[in-house]
Amino acid sequence: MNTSKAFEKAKSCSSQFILAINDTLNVLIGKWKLPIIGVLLYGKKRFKELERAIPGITPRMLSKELKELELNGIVTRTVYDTIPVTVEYELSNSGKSLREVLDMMIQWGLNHRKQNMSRK
Amino acid sequence: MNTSKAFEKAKSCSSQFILAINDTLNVLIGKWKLPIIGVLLYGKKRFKELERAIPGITPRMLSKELKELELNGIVTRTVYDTIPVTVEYELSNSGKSLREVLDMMIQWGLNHRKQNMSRK
DNA sequence: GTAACCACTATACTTTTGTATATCGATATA
DNA sequence: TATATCGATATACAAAAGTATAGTGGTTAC
Repeated sequence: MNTSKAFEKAKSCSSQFILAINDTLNVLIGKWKLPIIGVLLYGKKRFKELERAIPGITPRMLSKELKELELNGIVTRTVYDTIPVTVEYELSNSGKSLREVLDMMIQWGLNHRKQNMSRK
Repeated sequence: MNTSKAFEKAKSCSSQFILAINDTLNVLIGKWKLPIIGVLLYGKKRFKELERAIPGITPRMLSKELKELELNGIVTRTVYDTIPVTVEYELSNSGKSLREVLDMMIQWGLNHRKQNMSRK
């Protein structure tokens, strides 16, 4: 690849592609997003179920992160008109498709560990 | 999948897999790691070249992030005995292989945007 | 009537992350 | 002699992220 081609690619990269990467990172970053998504990958859950499933999380953080995930279209929130109310959180299609990204990250992570071992 | 099978999978997941994902996230997280890796994907660079290529970064942050990336085996640092010294930063094999992860993230990010558009 | 459960919210605080600005020692250039 | 370059480091500060602890309003069980 010559310099101007590389430059063009770098330019096209920096606009949509970097944005796309940041979108992806933003739904995974933070201490609690991954644990929440991890639990929801096994099916929909209620607030207290999530709280119990994720050791150490406070209701404040759970509430905050769920709101963000909902805003970003990763999680859907459904309120059932029972007494008392039942609220269920579930992964959207986008949310479910994160599994592929996570699988890729697992692959890279395991491979990286192996390479770092042999480096020493 | 029955409950005990799901539980076993969740358990096996929570140990190595979650660690692997976190390893991957840790090399990407932070305001400046992605820009640095992005530039280095086009070839090795010197300290000042990186500083110039990444608008807004301070030498403090560049130095700090490069140290972390080196410690994590993503970047190699080579000092040449010239006058004045030349220092070159280059992606390791692990670092280069991040491209696959980033490509996956680009795919997910673009797809997610499309789905969110149609959601409205 | 009091204790517990659900789905949260409020307030105050600590820790982590990032910024701003100046400086270092060695060397080269005008 | 003054100024600039390289590859950083030092100090102080601001902003963001996360924690601790308590409380809300409604409902059910004992």
